[in-house]
Amino acid sequence: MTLRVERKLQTRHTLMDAALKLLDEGRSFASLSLREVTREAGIVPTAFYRHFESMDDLGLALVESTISTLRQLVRGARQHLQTGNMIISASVKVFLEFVSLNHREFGFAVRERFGGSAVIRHAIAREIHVFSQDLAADLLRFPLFNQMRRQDVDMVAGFLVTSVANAAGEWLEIDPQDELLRVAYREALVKQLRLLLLGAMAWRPTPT
Amino acid sequence: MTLRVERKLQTRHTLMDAALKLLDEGRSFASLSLREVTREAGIVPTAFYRHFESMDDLGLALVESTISTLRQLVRGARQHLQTGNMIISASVKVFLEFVSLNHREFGFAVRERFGGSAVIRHAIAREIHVFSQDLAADLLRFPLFNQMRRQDVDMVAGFLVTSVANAAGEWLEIDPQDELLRVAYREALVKQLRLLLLGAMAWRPTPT
DNA sequence: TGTACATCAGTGAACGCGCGTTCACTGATGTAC
DNA sequence: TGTACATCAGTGAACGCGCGTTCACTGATGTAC
Repeated sequence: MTLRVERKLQTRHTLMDAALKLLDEGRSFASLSLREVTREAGIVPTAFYRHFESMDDLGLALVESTISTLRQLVRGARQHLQTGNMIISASVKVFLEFVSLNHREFGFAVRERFGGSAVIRHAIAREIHVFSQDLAADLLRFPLFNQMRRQDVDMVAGFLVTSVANAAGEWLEIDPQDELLRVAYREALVKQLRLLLLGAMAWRPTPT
Repeated sequence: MTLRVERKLQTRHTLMDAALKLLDEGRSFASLSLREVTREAGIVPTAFYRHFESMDDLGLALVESTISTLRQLVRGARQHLQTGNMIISASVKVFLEFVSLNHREFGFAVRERFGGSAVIRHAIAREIHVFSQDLAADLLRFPLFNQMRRQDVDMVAGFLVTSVANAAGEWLEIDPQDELLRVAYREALVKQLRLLLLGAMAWRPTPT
């Protein structure tokens, strides 16, 4: 890794960071201009093209970076599952704190999930699908899900993932200062997941 | 209603319709320009100000119009509930068809729910909350929910509404031509709601 | 190690374009008598 | 009903501005010998 390559990567990172910072103010990626991003990054507009072909290209890089942040969380959650330590309320607390900590990335993903350009939307949908599949594989280790049809496990996993993605979006809408509202929301989410789990326990292969 | 007032309302509607049409191509409201909308509507840009103060003002009008579309659906659903005819799969079919029929309005609401400007986002959140409250009141008529704590009924209603809102978003991402995928998604949604209902049936006031 | 040349991230001027908004206007519709 | 005036939705020219993209450039870094 030469000095030049190192510095180039650094500038690339600065550009992505500048975009995330602007997005964090609640705007959509589509409303960001190339010049704004370079201004925020402290470089000249034309230098942008040394790093990305277009804004859409930057967007895809942001999706990828967000995904790897998510994988970090999932890796932790998986260990939780394996040690059988799956207390819902503790998991929810960890999850929501992780979302707050990485609010820029999660905010971006949540906002662009339905609102972004087609290419970004599809990239996010693909990653959500991969997550569901991984979660389904993890769930199969539990007796409760092991005796369930594979397609039903997939359904439960998909439901869990979209519910949690949705919760991340709602969580980020809450004023971080409003501790009362935060606690109330956290408890409501715990109840929702508990409801899901109860439903899974009562599930029969071919219900009426 | 004079001729002039009538025509003004008609132009206002044309502007909103033009915006919805442009949004239906998958773009976000923030990326729409005032000139684009007037061009699509077939009027001169300056005439826009005879009807709306700003694009944000137009956005709020679209939220309101979308809401009344939703109320139409809810009114039908409520009658369903009252007659005790709450077969999940039939309701899901009706709902998804309604979403497809009004895809422009639902697409707008889903995309701007997290992705829009603060004022639009809050307007949508408020309406979703009102819907949850109404649904909770309806659920209380059933013995299953009548014996449940009010706050738990609220939780279930909120979960139902956000799950269904989410489903609308995913449904609109599916290629309308892909009948196989549509059927698969519909069945998965039925299962998810069935899971929710099973969870509600197994719910205890203060679970472990 | 020192030199001579190549690479290339970042610069700065320039372009044409669509944007939101202002303004004075036009002419059809509405109102008062 | 007819006339004279008021209203006001829509027009069209004009503005200054930020945009994405092009281009030739500079000078620090890298490479070959």
